Amino acid sequence: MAENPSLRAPTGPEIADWVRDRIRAGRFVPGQRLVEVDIIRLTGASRSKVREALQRLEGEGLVQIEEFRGASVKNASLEEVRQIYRARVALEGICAGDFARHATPEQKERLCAVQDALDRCVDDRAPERFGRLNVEWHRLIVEGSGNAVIADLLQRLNVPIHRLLFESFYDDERLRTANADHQNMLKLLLAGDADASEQAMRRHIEDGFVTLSKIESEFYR
Amino acid sequence: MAENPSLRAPTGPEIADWVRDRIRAGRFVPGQRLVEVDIIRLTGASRSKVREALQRLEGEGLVQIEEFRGASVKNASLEEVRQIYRARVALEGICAGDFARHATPEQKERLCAVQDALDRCVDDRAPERFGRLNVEWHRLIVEGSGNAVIADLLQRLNVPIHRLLFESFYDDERLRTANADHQNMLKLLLAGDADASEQAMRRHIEDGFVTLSKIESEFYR
DNA sequence: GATCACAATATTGTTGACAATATTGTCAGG
DNA sequence: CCTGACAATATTGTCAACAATATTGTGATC
Repeated sequence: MAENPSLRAPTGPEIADWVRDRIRAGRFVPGQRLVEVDIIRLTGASRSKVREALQRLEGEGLVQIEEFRGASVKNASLEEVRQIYRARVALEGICAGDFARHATPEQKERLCAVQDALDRCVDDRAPERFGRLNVEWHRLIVEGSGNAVIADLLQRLNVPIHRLLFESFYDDERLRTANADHQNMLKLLLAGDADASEQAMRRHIEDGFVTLSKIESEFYR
Repeated sequence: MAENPSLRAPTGPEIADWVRDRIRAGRFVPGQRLVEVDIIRLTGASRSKVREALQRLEGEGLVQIEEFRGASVKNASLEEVRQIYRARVALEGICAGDFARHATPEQKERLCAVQDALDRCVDDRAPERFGRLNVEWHRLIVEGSGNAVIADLLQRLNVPIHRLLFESFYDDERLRTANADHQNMLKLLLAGDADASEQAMRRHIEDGFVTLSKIESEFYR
Protein backbone atom coordinates (compact mmCIF):
# COMPACT_ATOMS: atom_id res chain seq x y z
CA MET A 1 0.00 0.00 0.00
CA ALA A 2 2.44 2.62 1.15
CA GLU A 3 5.00 0.60 -0.78
CA ASN A 4 3.57 1.23 -4.26
CA PRO A 5 1.88 4.60 -4.04
CA SER A 6 2.20 5.39 -7.71
CA LEU A 7 0.30 2.45 -9.22
CA ARG A 8 -3.30 3.26 -8.39
CA ALA A 9 -5.44 4.65 -5.62
CA PRO A 10 -6.47 2.00 -3.10
CA THR A 11 -10.15 1.12 -2.79
CA GLY A 12 -12.30 1.35 0.35
CA PRO A 13 -12.08 -2.31 1.34
CA GLU A 14 -8.32 -2.25 0.77
CA ILE A 15 -7.91 0.59 3.25
CA ALA A 16 -10.08 -1.33 5.69
CA ASP A 17 -7.82 -4.36 5.28
CA TRP A 18 -4.76 -2.21 5.79
CA VAL A 19 -6.08 -0.72 9.03
CA ARG A 20 -7.39 -4.07 10.22
CA ASP A 21 -4.02 -5.70 9.70
CA ARG A 22 -2.29 -2.97 11.66
CA ILE A 23 -4.75 -3.37 14.51
CA ARG A 24 -4.23 -7.12 14.45
CA ALA A 25 -0.48 -6.73 14.53
CA GLY A 26 -0.67 -4.33 17.45
CA ARG A 27 0.66 -1.45 15.37
CA PHE A 28 -2.51 0.49 16.19
CA VAL A 29 -3.30 0.02 19.88
CA PRO A 30 -6.69 0.26 21.63
CA GLY A 31 -7.71 3.84 22.29
CA GLN A 32 -5.48 5.23 19.56
CA ARG A 33 -7.18 7.76 17.36
CA LEU A 34 -7.23 7.11 13.64
CA VAL A 35 -6.91 10.53 12.06
CA GLU A 36 -8.16 10.64 8.50
CA VAL A 37 -5.32 12.79 7.17
CA ASP A 38 -2.69 10.46 8.61
CA ILE A 39 -4.21 7.45 6.89
CA ILE A 40 -4.41 9.45 3.66
CA ARG A 41 -0.73 10.27 3.95
CA LEU A 42 0.23 6.67 4.68
CA THR A 43 -1.92 4.99 2.05
CA GLY A 44 -2.42 7.56 -0.68
CA ALA A 45 -6.17 7.06 -0.63
CA SER A 46 -8.75 9.79 -1.00
CA ARG A 47 -10.66 11.05 1.98
CA SER A 48 -13.96 9.48 0.98
CA LYS A 49 -12.33 6.07 0.75
CA VAL A 50 -10.73 6.46 4.15
CA ARG A 51 -14.04 7.48 5.68
CA GLU A 52 -15.76 4.57 3.98
CA ALA A 53 -13.14 2.18 5.36
CA LEU A 54 -13.49 3.52 8.90
CA GLN A 55 -17.25 3.13 8.75
CA ARG A 56 -16.84 -0.45 7.61
CA LEU A 57 -14.52 -1.15 10.51
CA GLU A 58 -17.01 0.40 12.89
CA GLY A 59 -19.59 -2.02 11.54
CA GLU A 60 -17.20 -4.85 12.32
CA GLY A 61 -16.90 -3.55 15.86
CA LEU A 62 -13.16 -2.94 15.56
CA VAL A 63 -13.33 0.81 15.75
CA GLN A 64 -15.63 3.32 17.40
CA ILE A 65 -16.65 6.60 15.82
CA GLU A 66 -17.72 9.56 17.94
CA GLU A 67 -19.22 12.66 16.40
CA PHE A 68 -16.59 15.27 15.58
CA ARG A 69 -13.98 13.12 17.31
CA GLY A 70 -13.57 10.57 14.59
CA ALA A 71 -12.49 6.94 14.76
CA SER A 72 -10.42 5.27 17.44
CA VAL A 73 -9.40 1.67 18.01
CA LYS A 74 -11.92 0.03 20.27
CA ASN A 75 -10.74 -1.42 23.53
CA ALA A 76 -11.97 -4.95 24.16
CA SER A 77 -12.64 -5.44 27.87
CA LEU A 78 -11.90 -8.76 29.51
CA GLU A 79 -15.66 -9.37 29.63
CA GLU A 80 -15.91 -8.83 25.87
CA VAL A 81 -12.98 -11.19 25.30
CA ARG A 82 -14.84 -13.75 27.40
CA GLN A 83 -17.92 -13.37 25.21
CA ILE A 84 -15.82 -13.68 22.05
CA TYR A 85 -14.34 -16.90 23.39
CA ARG A 86 -17.81 -18.21 24.18
CA ALA A 87 -18.76 -17.59 20.55
CA ARG A 88 -15.55 -19.29 19.41
CA VAL A 89 -16.34 -22.32 21.56
CA ALA A 90 -19.72 -22.63 19.87
CA LEU A 91 -18.62 -21.94 16.30
CA GLU A 92 -15.26 -23.70 16.15
CA GLY A 93 -16.77 -26.58 18.08
CA ILE A 94 -19.39 -27.17 15.44
CA CYS A 95 -16.79 -26.70 12.71
CA ALA A 96 -14.62 -29.41 14.22
CA GLY A 97 -17.61 -31.75 14.16
CA ASP A 98 -18.40 -30.86 10.55
CA PHE A 99 -14.75 -31.26 9.59
CA ALA A 100 -14.80 -34.79 10.99
CA ARG A 101 -17.95 -35.45 8.96
CA HIS A 102 -17.22 -33.82 5.62
CA ALA A 103 -13.57 -32.83 5.16
CA THR A 104 -11.88 -34.05 1.97
CA PRO A 105 -8.64 -36.09 2.02
CA GLU A 106 -6.75 -33.05 0.71
CA GLN A 107 -8.01 -30.90 3.57
CA LYS A 108 -7.03 -33.56 6.07
CA GLU A 109 -3.56 -33.81 4.55
CA ARG A 110 -3.02 -30.09 4.77
CA LEU A 111 -4.00 -30.17 8.43
CA CYS A 112 -1.48 -32.96 9.05
CA ALA A 113 1.24 -30.95 7.36
CA VAL A 114 0.57 -27.96 9.60
CA GLN A 115 0.56 -30.27 12.61
CA ASP A 116 4.04 -31.53 11.66
CA ALA A 117 5.28 -27.96 11.43
CA LEU A 118 3.71 -27.19 14.82
CA ASP A 119 5.47 -30.18 16.37
CA ARG A 120 8.79 -28.87 15.11
CA CYS A 121 8.05 -25.46 16.67
CA VAL A 122 7.61 -27.09 20.05
CA ASP A 123 11.04 -28.71 19.82
CA ASP A 124 12.61 -25.50 18.55
CA ARG A 125 10.91 -23.26 21.15
CA ALA A 126 9.61 -20.96 18.43
CA PRO A 127 6.52 -19.29 19.92
CA GLU A 128 6.03 -16.65 17.20
CA ARG A 129 6.07 -19.25 14.45
CA PHE A 130 3.87 -21.50 16.56
CA GLY A 131 1.39 -18.64 16.88
CA ARG A 132 1.20 -18.15 13.12
CA LEU A 133 0.81 -21.86 12.43
CA ASN A 134 -1.76 -22.14 15.21
CA VAL A 135 -3.91 -19.54 13.45
CA GLU A 136 -3.53 -21.52 10.23
CA TRP A 137 -4.43 -24.79 11.99
CA HIS A 138 -7.69 -23.37 13.29
CA ARG A 139 -8.44 -21.76 9.94
CA LEU A 140 -8.00 -25.05 8.09
CA ILE A 141 -10.55 -26.74 10.31
CA VAL A 142 -13.10 -24.03 9.66
CA GLU A 143 -12.35 -24.24 5.95
CA GLY A 144 -12.78 -28.00 6.02
CA SER A 145 -16.17 -27.63 7.63
CA GLY A 146 -17.38 -26.03 4.40
CA ASN A 147 -19.15 -23.13 6.06
CA ALA A 148 -18.19 -19.73 4.64
CA VAL A 149 -20.66 -17.87 6.85
CA ILE A 150 -19.04 -19.18 10.03
CA ALA A 151 -15.58 -18.61 8.54
CA ASP A 152 -16.47 -14.96 8.06
CA LEU A 153 -17.84 -14.57 11.58
CA LEU A 154 -14.72 -16.14 13.10
CA GLN A 155 -12.37 -14.00 11.08
CA ARG A 156 -14.01 -10.91 12.52
CA LEU A 157 -14.15 -12.26 16.04
CA ASN A 158 -10.47 -13.11 16.04
CA VAL A 159 -9.10 -9.66 15.26
CA PRO A 160 -9.28 -8.16 18.77
CA ILE A 161 -7.65 -11.21 20.37
CA HIS A 162 -5.06 -11.88 17.67
CA ARG A 163 -2.08 -10.27 19.36
CA LEU A 164 -3.08 -11.59 22.78
CA LEU A 165 -3.11 -15.09 21.35
CA PHE A 166 0.54 -14.85 20.37
CA GLU A 167 1.51 -13.64 23.83
CA SER A 168 0.10 -16.77 25.40
CA PHE A 169 2.51 -19.03 23.53
CA TYR A 170 5.55 -17.41 25.11
CA ASP A 171 4.61 -19.55 28.10
CA ASP A 172 6.32 -22.81 27.24
CA GLU A 173 3.92 -24.95 29.26
CA ARG A 174 0.88 -23.46 27.54
CA LEU A 175 2.51 -24.07 24.17
CA ARG A 176 3.07 -27.74 25.00
CA THR A 177 -0.45 -28.40 26.29
CA ALA A 178 -1.95 -26.59 23.32
CA ASN A 179 0.04 -28.76 20.95
CA ALA A 180 -0.94 -31.90 22.84
CA ASP A 181 -4.58 -30.82 22.39
CA HIS A 182 -3.93 -30.43 18.67
CA GLN A 183 -2.36 -33.85 18.31
CA ASN A 184 -5.18 -35.50 20.19
CA MET A 185 -7.84 -33.64 18.23
CA LEU A 186 -6.17 -34.48 14.92
CA LYS A 187 -6.65 -38.18 15.63
CA LEU A 188 -10.33 -37.68 16.34
CA LEU A 189 -10.79 -35.51 13.23
CA LEU A 190 -9.09 -38.03 10.95
CA ALA A 191 -11.08 -40.87 12.50
CA GLY A 192 -14.27 -38.97 11.69
CA ASP A 193 -15.48 -38.94 15.29
CA ALA A 194 -17.59 -35.78 15.09
CA ASP A 195 -18.88 -35.63 18.66
CA ALA A 196 -15.52 -36.24 20.28
CA SER A 197 -13.88 -33.72 17.94
CA GLU A 198 -16.42 -31.08 18.90
CA GLN A 199 -15.97 -31.71 22.61
CA ALA A 200 -12.18 -31.66 22.30
CA MET A 201 -12.26 -28.38 20.39
CA ARG A 202 -14.54 -26.81 22.98
CA ARG A 203 -12.28 -27.77 25.84
CA HIS A 204 -9.21 -26.60 23.91
CA ILE A 205 -10.66 -23.15 23.35
CA GLU A 206 -11.95 -22.86 26.90
CA ASP A 207 -8.44 -23.63 28.15
CA GLY A 208 -7.12 -20.96 25.80
CA PHE A 209 -9.33 -18.38 27.46
CA VAL A 210 -8.18 -19.34 30.94
CA THR A 211 -4.56 -18.77 29.93
CA LEU A 212 -5.44 -15.55 28.21
CA SER A 213 -7.34 -14.14 31.17
CA LYS A 214 -4.28 -14.72 33.36
CA ILE A 215 -2.13 -12.70 30.97
CA GLU A 216 -4.76 -10.00 30.75
CA SER A 217 -5.09 -9.69 34.51
CA GLU A 218 -1.33 -9.11 34.74
CA PHE A 219 -1.70 -6.50 32.06
CA TYR A 220 -4.17 -4.42 34.01
CA ARG A 221 -2.31 -4.56 37.28
CA MET B 1 -38.91 8.36 9.15
CA ALA B 2 -41.02 9.24 6.16
CA GLU B 3 -43.73 10.09 8.68
CA ASN B 4 -41.99 13.08 10.28
CA PRO B 5 -39.89 14.59 7.55
CA SER B 6 -39.78 18.05 9.09
CA LEU B 7 -38.23 17.27 12.46
CA ARG B 8 -34.61 16.53 11.55
CA ALA B 9 -32.52 14.77 8.94
CA PRO B 10 -31.99 11.09 9.70
CA THR B 11 -28.49 9.88 10.51
CA GLY B 12 -26.55 7.16 8.66
CA PRO B 13 -27.30 4.29 11.04
CA GLU B 14 -30.97 5.29 11.06
CA ILE B 15 -31.18 4.93 7.29
CA ALA B 16 -29.44 1.59 7.60
CA ASP B 17 -32.06 0.50 10.15
CA TRP B 18 -34.83 1.70 7.87
CA VAL B 19 -33.52 -0.27 4.88
CA ARG B 20 -32.75 -3.31 7.02
CA ASP B 21 -36.28 -3.36 8.40
CA ARG B 22 -37.73 -3.19 4.93
CA ILE B 23 -35.55 -6.06 3.78
CA ARG B 24 -36.57 -8.05 6.84
CA ALA B 25 -40.23 -7.40 6.19
CA GLY B 26 -39.91 -8.45 2.57
CA ARG B 27 -40.71 -4.95 1.35
CA PHE B 28 -37.38 -4.94 -0.49
CA VAL B 29 -36.90 -8.31 -2.18
CA PRO B 30 -33.64 -10.06 -3.16
CA GLY B 31 -32.19 -8.71 -6.36
CA GLN B 32 -34.02 -5.41 -6.08
CA ARG B 33 -31.84 -2.41 -6.77
CA LEU B 34 -31.65 0.23 -4.07
CA VAL B 35 -31.43 3.50 -5.95
CA GLU B 36 -29.96 6.29 -3.88
CA VAL B 37 -32.38 8.97 -5.05
CA ASP B 38 -35.40 6.82 -4.19
CA ILE B 39 -34.18 6.32 -0.64
CA ILE B 40 -33.50 10.03 -0.38
CA ARG B 41 -37.07 10.77 -1.46
CA LEU B 42 -38.53 8.25 0.97
CA THR B 43 -36.45 9.16 4.00
CA GLY B 44 -35.47 12.78 3.51
CA ALA B 45 -31.82 11.99 4.14
CA SER B 46 -28.89 13.49 2.30
CA ARG B 47 -27.02 11.50 -0.30
CA SER B 48 -23.89 11.02 1.78
CA LYS B 49 -25.95 9.50 4.58
CA VAL B 50 -27.68 7.14 2.19
CA ARG B 51 -24.37 6.04 0.72
CA GLU B 52 -22.94 5.56 4.20
CA ALA B 53 -25.93 3.41 5.15
CA LEU B 54 -25.64 1.25 2.04
CA GLN B 55 -21.96 0.66 2.71
CA ARG B 56 -22.76 -0.39 6.26
CA LEU B 57 -25.34 -2.83 4.98
CA GLU B 58 -22.83 -4.25 2.52
CA GLY B 59 -20.51 -4.85 5.46
CA GLU B 60 -23.32 -6.77 7.14
CA GLY B 61 -23.67 -8.88 4.01
CA LEU B 62 -27.26 -7.79 3.42
CA VAL B 63 -26.58 -5.84 0.27
CA GLN B 64 -24.09 -6.05 -2.55
CA ILE B 65 -22.56 -3.03 -4.23
CA GLU B 66 -21.25 -3.21 -7.79
CA GLU B 67 -19.24 -0.40 -9.29
CA PHE B 68 -21.42 2.12 -11.11
CA ARG B 69 -24.42 -0.17 -10.61
CA GLY B 70 -24.99 0.61 -6.98
CA ALA B 71 -26.55 -1.45 -4.21
CA SER B 72 -28.99 -4.30 -4.54
CA VAL B 73 -30.53 -6.66 -2.01
CA LYS B 74 -28.40 -9.77 -1.79
CA ASN B 75 -30.01 -13.07 -2.61
CA ALA B 76 -29.34 -15.76 -0.03
CA SER B 77 -29.02 -19.14 -1.73
CA LEU B 78 -30.35 -22.26 -0.06
CA GLU B 79 -26.74 -23.23 0.64
CA GLU B 80 -26.12 -19.94 2.40
CA VAL B 81 -29.31 -20.38 4.43
CA ARG B 82 -28.03 -23.81 5.44
CA GLN B 83 -24.77 -22.29 6.62
CA ILE B 84 -26.64 -19.60 8.55
CA TYR B 85 -28.68 -22.29 10.27
CA ARG B 86 -25.51 -24.19 11.15
CA ALA B 87 -24.21 -21.04 12.83
CA ARG B 88 -27.54 -20.62 14.63
CA VAL B 89 -27.36 -24.20 15.87
CA ALA B 90 -23.95 -23.51 17.37
CA LEU B 91 -24.67 -20.06 18.82
CA GLU B 92 -28.23 -20.46 20.08
CA GLY B 93 -27.30 -23.89 21.38
CA ILE B 94 -24.62 -22.49 23.60
CA CYS B 95 -26.91 -19.63 24.62
CA ALA B 96 -29.55 -22.09 25.77
CA GLY B 97 -26.94 -23.79 27.92
CA ASP B 98 -25.76 -20.48 29.36
CA PHE B 99 -29.35 -19.40 29.98
CA ALA B 100 -29.93 -22.56 32.01
CA ARG B 101 -26.77 -21.75 33.98
CA HIS B 102 -27.00 -18.01 34.54
CA ALA B 103 -30.41 -16.53 33.74
CA THR B 104 -32.02 -14.40 36.46
CA PRO B 105 -35.51 -15.13 37.82
CA GLU B 106 -36.84 -12.05 36.00
CA GLN B 107 -35.49 -13.34 32.68
CA LYS B 108 -37.05 -16.73 33.30
CA GLU B 109 -40.38 -15.12 34.14
CA ARG B 110 -40.39 -13.09 30.94
CA LEU B 111 -39.73 -16.24 28.96
CA CYS B 112 -42.68 -17.97 30.66
CA ALA B 113 -44.91 -15.03 29.79
CA VAL B 114 -43.99 -15.25 26.12
CA GLN B 115 -44.55 -18.99 26.23
CA ASP B 116 -48.10 -18.42 27.54
CA ALA B 117 -48.77 -16.03 24.69
CA LEU B 118 -47.37 -18.55 22.20
CA ASP B 119 -49.66 -21.25 23.57
CA ARG B 120 -52.64 -18.99 23.00
CA CYS B 121 -51.53 -18.42 19.39
CA VAL B 122 -51.60 -22.15 18.76
CA ASP B 123 -55.19 -22.37 19.94
CA ASP B 124 -56.16 -19.26 17.98
CA ARG B 125 -54.34 -20.36 14.78
CA ALA B 126 -52.52 -17.03 14.60
CA PRO B 127 -49.34 -17.75 12.63
CA GLU B 128 -48.25 -14.13 12.12
CA ARG B 129 -48.49 -13.39 15.82
CA PHE B 130 -46.81 -16.69 16.57
CA GLY B 131 -43.96 -15.68 14.29
CA ARG B 132 -43.41 -12.40 16.09
CA LEU B 133 -43.53 -14.03 19.53
CA ASN B 134 -41.25 -16.80 18.33
CA VAL B 135 -38.60 -14.23 17.43
CA GLU B 136 -39.03 -12.71 20.87
CA TRP B 137 -38.76 -16.12 22.55
CA HIS B 138 -35.42 -16.85 20.91
CA ARG B 139 -34.20 -13.32 21.62
CA LEU B 140 -34.98 -13.65 25.32
CA ILE B 141 -32.88 -16.78 25.59
CA VAL B 142 -29.91 -15.09 23.97
CA GLU B 143 -30.40 -12.09 26.26
CA GLY B 144 -30.56 -14.37 29.29
CA SER B 145 -27.26 -15.97 28.31
CA GLY B 146 -25.59 -12.63 28.99
CA ASN B 147 -23.53 -12.57 25.80
CA ALA B 148 -23.88 -9.34 23.83
CA VAL B 149 -21.34 -10.43 21.21
CA ILE B 150 -23.38 -13.49 20.29
CA ALA B 151 -26.59 -11.46 20.44
CA ASP B 152 -25.14 -9.12 17.83
CA LEU B 153 -24.00 -11.95 15.56
CA LEU B 154 -27.41 -13.60 15.70
CA GLN B 155 -29.28 -10.41 14.99
CA ARG B 156 -27.32 -10.03 11.76
CA LEU B 157 -27.62 -13.68 10.80
CA ASN B 158 -31.38 -13.61 11.21
CA VAL B 159 -32.16 -10.82 8.78
CA PRO B 160 -32.03 -12.83 5.53
CA ILE B 161 -34.19 -15.61 6.93
CA HIS B 162 -36.65 -13.46 8.85
CA ARG B 163 -39.47 -13.46 6.34
CA LEU B 164 -38.94 -17.11 5.49
CA LEU B 165 -39.31 -17.96 9.17
CA PHE B 166 -42.81 -16.49 9.25
CA GLU B 167 -43.85 -18.43 6.17
CA SER B 168 -43.02 -21.70 7.89
CA PHE B 169 -45.62 -21.11 10.61
CA TYR B 170 -48.48 -21.00 8.13
CA ASP B 171 -48.09 -24.78 8.19
CA ASP B 172 -50.21 -25.70 11.20
CA GLU B 173 -48.31 -28.90 11.93
CA ARG B 174 -44.97 -27.13 12.00
CA LEU B 175 -46.41 -24.52 14.31
CA ARG B 176 -47.59 -27.19 16.73
CA THR B 177 -44.32 -29.14 16.81
CA ALA B 178 -42.32 -25.92 17.19
CA ASN B 179 -44.43 -24.95 20.17
CA ALA B 180 -44.08 -28.42 21.68
CA ASP B 181 -40.29 -27.96 21.37
CA HIS B 182 -40.60 -24.65 23.17
CA GLN B 183 -42.64 -26.08 26.02
CA ASN B 184 -40.23 -28.95 26.46
CA MET B 185 -37.20 -26.71 26.32
CA LEU B 186 -38.71 -24.27 28.81
CA LYS B 187 -38.86 -27.01 31.43
CA LEU B 188 -35.18 -27.85 30.89
CA LEU B 189 -34.17 -24.19 30.99
CA LEU B 190 -36.05 -23.53 34.22
CA ALA B 191 -34.63 -26.69 35.78
CA GLY B 192 -31.12 -25.43 34.95
CA ASP B 193 -30.20 -28.48 32.89
CA ALA B 194 -27.64 -26.85 30.63
CA ASP B 195 -26.61 -29.82 28.52
CA ALA B 196 -30.15 -31.00 27.80
CA SER B 197 -31.20 -27.41 27.02
CA GLU B 198 -28.38 -27.05 24.51
CA GLN B 199 -29.20 -30.35 22.83
CA ALA B 200 -32.91 -29.51 22.66
CA MET B 201 -32.20 -26.11 21.14
CA ARG B 202 -29.91 -27.63 18.53
CA ARG B 203 -32.50 -30.16 17.46
CA HIS B 204 -35.21 -27.47 17.42
CA ILE B 205 -33.22 -25.26 15.06
CA GLU B 206 -32.18 -28.18 12.86
CA ASP B 207 -35.86 -29.09 12.48
CA GLY B 208 -36.58 -25.48 11.59
CA PHE B 209 -34.14 -25.68 8.71
CA VAL B 210 -35.69 -28.87 7.37
CA THR B 211 -39.10 -27.20 7.22
CA LEU B 212 -37.61 -24.11 5.66
CA SER B 213 -35.76 -25.98 2.95
CA LYS B 214 -39.04 -27.60 1.92
CA ILE B 215 -40.68 -24.20 1.51
CA GLU B 216 -37.65 -22.86 -0.33
CA SER B 217 -37.58 -25.76 -2.77
CA GLU B 218 -41.22 -25.02 -3.66
CA PHE B 219 -40.22 -21.40 -4.14
CA TYR B 220 -37.64 -22.18 -6.78
CA ARG B 221 -39.77 -24.58 -8.75
C1' DG C 1 -40.38 -6.63 -37.43
C1' DA C 2 -35.42 -7.44 -35.74
C1' DT C 3 -30.98 -5.62 -34.81
C1' DC C 4 -27.36 -2.60 -34.38
C1' DA C 5 -25.19 2.04 -33.63
C1' DC C 6 -25.56 6.09 -31.42
C1' DA C 7 -27.61 9.79 -28.66
C1' DA C 8 -30.21 11.04 -24.40
C1' DT C 9 -30.96 10.19 -19.81
C1' DA C 10 -30.25 8.28 -15.30
C1' DT C 11 -27.31 6.69 -11.78
C1' DT C 12 -23.26 6.25 -9.32
C1' DG C 13 -18.34 7.78 -8.07
C1' DT C 14 -15.15 11.52 -6.80
C1' DT C 15 -13.52 15.73 -5.46
C1' DG C 16 -13.27 20.02 -3.24
C1' DA C 17 -15.09 23.78 -0.59
C1' DC C 18 -17.16 25.12 3.49
C1' DA C 19 -19.50 24.57 8.17
C1' DA C 20 -19.44 22.60 12.84
C1' DT C 21 -16.96 21.01 16.48
C1' DA C 22 -12.94 19.64 19.12
C1' DT C 23 -8.17 20.36 20.46
C1' DT C 24 -4.30 23.02 21.38
C1' DG C 25 -1.80 27.28 22.34
C1' DT C 26 -1.51 31.82 24.61
C1' DC C 27 -1.79 34.99 28.03
C1' DA C 28 -3.73 37.69 31.87
C1' DG C 29 -4.86 37.41 36.65
C1' DG C 30 -4.37 35.40 40.88
C1' DC D 1 3.39 28.23 39.11
C1' DC D 2 -1.55 27.34 38.37
C1' DT D 3 -6.06 28.39 36.32
C1' DG D 4 -9.42 29.93 33.35
C1' DA D 5 -10.86 32.63 29.25
C1' DC D 6 -10.12 33.35 24.74
C1' DA D 7 -7.99 32.82 20.12
C1' DA D 8 -5.75 29.82 16.72
C1' DT D 9 -5.49 25.53 14.73
C1' DA D 10 -6.81 20.90 13.56
C1' DT D 11 -10.19 17.60 12.57
C1' DT D 12 -14.43 15.88 11.25
C1' DG D 13 -19.24 16.43 9.03
C1' DT D 14 -22.02 18.01 5.15
C1' DC D 15 -23.20 19.37 0.82
C1' DA D 16 -23.17 20.42 -4.01
C1' DA D 17 -21.02 20.34 -8.37
C1' DC D 18 -18.83 17.60 -11.73
C1' DA D 19 -16.93 13.20 -13.94
C1' DA D 20 -17.50 8.34 -15.16
C1' DT D 21 -20.33 4.75 -16.25
C1' DA D 22 -24.61 2.29 -17.08
C1' DT D 23 -29.27 2.20 -18.87
C1' DT D 24 -32.75 3.49 -21.86
C1' DG D 25 -34.68 5.49 -26.05
C1' DT D 26 -34.49 6.37 -31.13
C1' DG D 27 -33.95 5.69 -35.70
C1' DA D 28 -31.59 3.65 -39.77
C1' DT D 29 -30.71 -0.50 -42.11
C1' DC D 30 -31.67 -5.00 -43.45
